Amino acid sequence: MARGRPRSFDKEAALRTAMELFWRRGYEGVSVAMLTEALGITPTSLYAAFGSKGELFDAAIELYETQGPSPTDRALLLAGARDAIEGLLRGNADAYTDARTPPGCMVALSAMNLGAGHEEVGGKLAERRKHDLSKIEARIERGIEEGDLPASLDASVAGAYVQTVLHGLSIQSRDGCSHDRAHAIVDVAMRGWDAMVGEAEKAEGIRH
Amino acid sequence: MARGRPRSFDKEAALRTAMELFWRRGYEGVSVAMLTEALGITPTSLYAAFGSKGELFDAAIELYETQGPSPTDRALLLAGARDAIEGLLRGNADAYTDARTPPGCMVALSAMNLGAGHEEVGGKLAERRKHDLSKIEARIERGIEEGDLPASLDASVAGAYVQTVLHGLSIQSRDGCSHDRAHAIVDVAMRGWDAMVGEAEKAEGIRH
DNA sequence: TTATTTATGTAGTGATCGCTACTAAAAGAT
DNA sequence: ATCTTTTAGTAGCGATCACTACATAAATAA
Repeated sequence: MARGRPRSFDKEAALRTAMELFWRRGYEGVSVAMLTEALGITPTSLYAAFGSKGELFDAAIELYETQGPSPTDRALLLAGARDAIEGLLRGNADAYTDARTPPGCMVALSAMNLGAGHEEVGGKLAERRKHDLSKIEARIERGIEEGDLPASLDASVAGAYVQTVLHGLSIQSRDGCSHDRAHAIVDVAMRGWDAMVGEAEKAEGIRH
Repeated sequence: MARGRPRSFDKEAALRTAMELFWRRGYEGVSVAMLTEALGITPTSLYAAFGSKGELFDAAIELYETQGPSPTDRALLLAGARDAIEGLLRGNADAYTDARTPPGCMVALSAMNLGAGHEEVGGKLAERRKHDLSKIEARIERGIEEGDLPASLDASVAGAYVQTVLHGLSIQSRDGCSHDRAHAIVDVAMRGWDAMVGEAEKAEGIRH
């Protein structure tokens, strides 16, 4: 079946290396020359294997959100809305400050400022952030439906708060925040969550 | 005294325009060609007036932090630590979502990912963020000294939490978060603050 | 072997990057 | 007027950008 010369490098390993580069330096912070040097291949091979820099970045994002650290989906499946949210924050805090990978979230940080002609790259990541937010909101709404959270809770605001903390943790991690410090911040953030939920419950006259 | 041909453009206005560009698109997202076109001047004039792209960016950051929106310093001078922190968050939330200026914080967003050879630009902004954090911490410590906040409160963690929310709000603003939504997020964040302070007070056996 | 197919390395594409000689223009000083 | 000084515009610097034509190498298929 297979004809012709086979590829001489590991495409998956190369993609993982490229993901780390984009993660650490951002889309425009990584040049094709940097990629070819880091991957140990020539531009021709890179373009043959991945199409273009943009497509390689897309693939890297895809890898980041699937095979990469996805504490988000795992946490949101937890039973109990509070545990899900806390797991979300702590799981991501762990990932952001993991010394084995670049600090912070790739989706949040790798395309924050772009030159002319590359706006669509940032737009795609903004879409992903919006999608992530909707997943958090959906989990909160599920918690409301299951009686886990008060019905008067504004899932949209609550979700935005959680994502705000996540994005803030990304920048803190970039600035050298330690694992323990990140979790201390989550401690405070969860107190905000509990107070928000408690206030909504009290407004409904519900005692837990 | 003044001899020679005078400058034909308003340097301060040009700097303000450059600041907006850098603010919106980031350091590497703005080229000298974009600057000269937006400012209506030639490269020669730009370099004569500002030195280099890097120095122009430095001047833009300086303008951003002084003449620009500095709700931070204003809020931190407020009497009462809680009001100072809430004013800090709300003032910046206002600024981040002000439609007349680019969304989010320039110091937090404009140099998050940089190409090779421009790392020092990002380093300078990281230093500024660290400095901002120390100002917040100092205000919290002052609150402790004045009996405004419990002595057992960890000013370092509390400050990091506040800055985390600020940075998160910057990205939310980039993603189109409205003024009201930002303040709703601050509402929750302040509940976290109050719970954190309240817990520290309770641990000390202090009743308010 | 020979033919075919695919991947690779070399070298270089036009475009843009930040930046700068060089020259012309426009002001004050005399 | 002329000289001097400072700015502004033209044109282009070398370097790098993302990307690719071209020829070669290495595999399978016949």
